[in-house]
Amino acid sequence: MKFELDQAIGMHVNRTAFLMTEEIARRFSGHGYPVTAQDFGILCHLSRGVMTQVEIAALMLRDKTTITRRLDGLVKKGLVLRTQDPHDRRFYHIRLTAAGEAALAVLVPLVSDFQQELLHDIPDTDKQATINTLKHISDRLISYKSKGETS
Amino acid sequence: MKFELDQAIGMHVNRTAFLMTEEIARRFSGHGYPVTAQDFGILCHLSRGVMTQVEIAALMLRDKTTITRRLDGLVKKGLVLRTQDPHDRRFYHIRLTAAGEAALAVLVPLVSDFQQELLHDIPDTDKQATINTLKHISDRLISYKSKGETS
DNA sequence: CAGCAATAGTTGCATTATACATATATATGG
DNA sequence: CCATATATATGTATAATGCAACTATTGCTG
Repeated sequence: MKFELDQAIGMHVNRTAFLMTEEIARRFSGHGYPVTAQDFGILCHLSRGVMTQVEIAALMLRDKTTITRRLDGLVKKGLVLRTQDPHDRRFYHIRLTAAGEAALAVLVPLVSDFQQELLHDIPDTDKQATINTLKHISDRLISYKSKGETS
Repeated sequence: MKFELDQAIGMHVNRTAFLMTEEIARRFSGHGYPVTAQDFGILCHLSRGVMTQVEIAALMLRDKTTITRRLDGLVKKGLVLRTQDPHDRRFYHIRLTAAGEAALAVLVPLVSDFQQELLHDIPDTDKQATINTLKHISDRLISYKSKGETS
């Protein structure tokens, strides 16, 4: 049973994810911010406003316990602040600290440049087709999950 | 510092990789083959012929020690065979067993169907643009690595 | 030919990411 | 007031990974 691996989109997606994740983490570290791509994702979401941990977990497609521990790390690094909701003390408000904002001011351009560097010689239509296709795939897979949750 | 996460290709690549990897492993398991997407990649490479572990490691972009251990698992599952090269006893010839071939005969259609299912409503041009873009990115990142190796 | 460098593979160890089960604290609705 | 739901944390286990160090083997070179 042979298989045209070179036309397998899954293989390319995986490989690219691995390489990009690795390289961007290296660049972040090189600029004094030892955070992972996942951490960057969390910081980006937080840049849009205060959130709870469960909300972050949903956006990141990770278990809430995983988010607890990732946030532990970001808090320890001083990038993120947990404050208790005064009206409902089950919640934490998770927000960026000033240092977290400052970090994003460095990291976001790194990511933009990285993307530009990787894609500058790709036509815009192809870039957009790529994003649309990936989004299509992940939306579909996420919809499988919610259907699976028919507890 | 805000950031249009929705246009960040890295985020979509990562998310899609995560979801596809997870779902395909679930399907493999559901059909009696508890192998990961990475294992499937190894099996596919082996379907093209006998290889050494170092060759596999290079194709998979993983350390050779990681491949040693993954192959340990595949050997234990009976899908892969290690035989020593009689002419150079440092090498192993890694090949599929009959069971490994049989496994691929099941897994390859699963992957094809999965891909079809995810992409049937995407125009071929977009699919191809996506593959080309991803390949472009990963090729570029791999070229960084080889340059970095200027020891 | 002796010995050193290179190569294939393994093993010990540490790290990282992750999730599930469970526990705690809090809130809400009957 | 109690049962249930929700937010978060913790204990624990697992998996993937790589680096450093090791063995075995080969090939090259003086």
